[in-house]
Amino acid sequence: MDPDLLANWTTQLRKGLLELCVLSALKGRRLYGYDIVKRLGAVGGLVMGEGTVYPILSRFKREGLVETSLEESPEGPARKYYQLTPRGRQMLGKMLTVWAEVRDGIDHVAAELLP
Amino acid sequence: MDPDLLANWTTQLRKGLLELCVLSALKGRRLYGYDIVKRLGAVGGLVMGEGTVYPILSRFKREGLVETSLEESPEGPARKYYQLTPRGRQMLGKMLTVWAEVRDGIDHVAAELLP
DNA sequence: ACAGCTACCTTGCGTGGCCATATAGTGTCG
DNA sequence: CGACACTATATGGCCACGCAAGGTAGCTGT
Repeated sequence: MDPDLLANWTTQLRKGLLELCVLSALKGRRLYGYDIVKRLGAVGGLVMGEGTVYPILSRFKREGLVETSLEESPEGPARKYYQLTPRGRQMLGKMLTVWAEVRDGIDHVAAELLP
Repeated sequence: MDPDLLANWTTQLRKGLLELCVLSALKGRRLYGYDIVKRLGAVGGLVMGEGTVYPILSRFKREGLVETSLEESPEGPARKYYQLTPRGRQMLGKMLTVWAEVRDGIDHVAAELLP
């Protein structure tokens, strides 16, 4: 009940933010899905499973934000690398702007600065 | 399509955050729903309609995070004031901890500091 | 053969934000 | 008086996302 409440809220909190993370992680380089999971797992609060990442990447491709290329792996199945398209970079920029505004808004309210 | 994409993402981004806002706004004082809408409307990125605030407040009451008291208004229908319970204050504290961790994680990734 | 890691993908559920809508009290202007 | 606007609360329905669970498949070591 109490821990559940917080856990559920945390799940809601991550909506949208995880997309921003993945898009940010792809800035300036190409990565494959499994790798993204491992890398973000090292950052506090951003741990996510594969069942979360792959749908995000699929959406990005469908929306033209990323493009993919298959490559063989020395240790396992082929990897599907993702890289940003110009449209993806543009979207990332807009998202970062919105993020900065909202983040500062929250911190403003949390600092008890409301009228 | 492009503006829609960003608008939709923004909606997702706000999930959870608006709850945190409302709870924060109630710290140390009592407010009524309509007032919360007006106050948060002054903060960039946190504008929300009444159809968003009232469900949040209802959930908070159902979960025992706030308690309410009706009061007559000099200019309109009666106001329902909300104030935090001890449980609500505790929840707010935990949420702020999670928020700080996630916020810093995002900014860390956005600063291109991933391994 | 089996276990375990790498690597990809899909289905189904639960939840929250928000538009539209309903209800109602108060004040104002033509 | 009647229309409009503001204050104030509340609800139903749609949609998108996060995620646990499950499935497929390749490669390595015992």
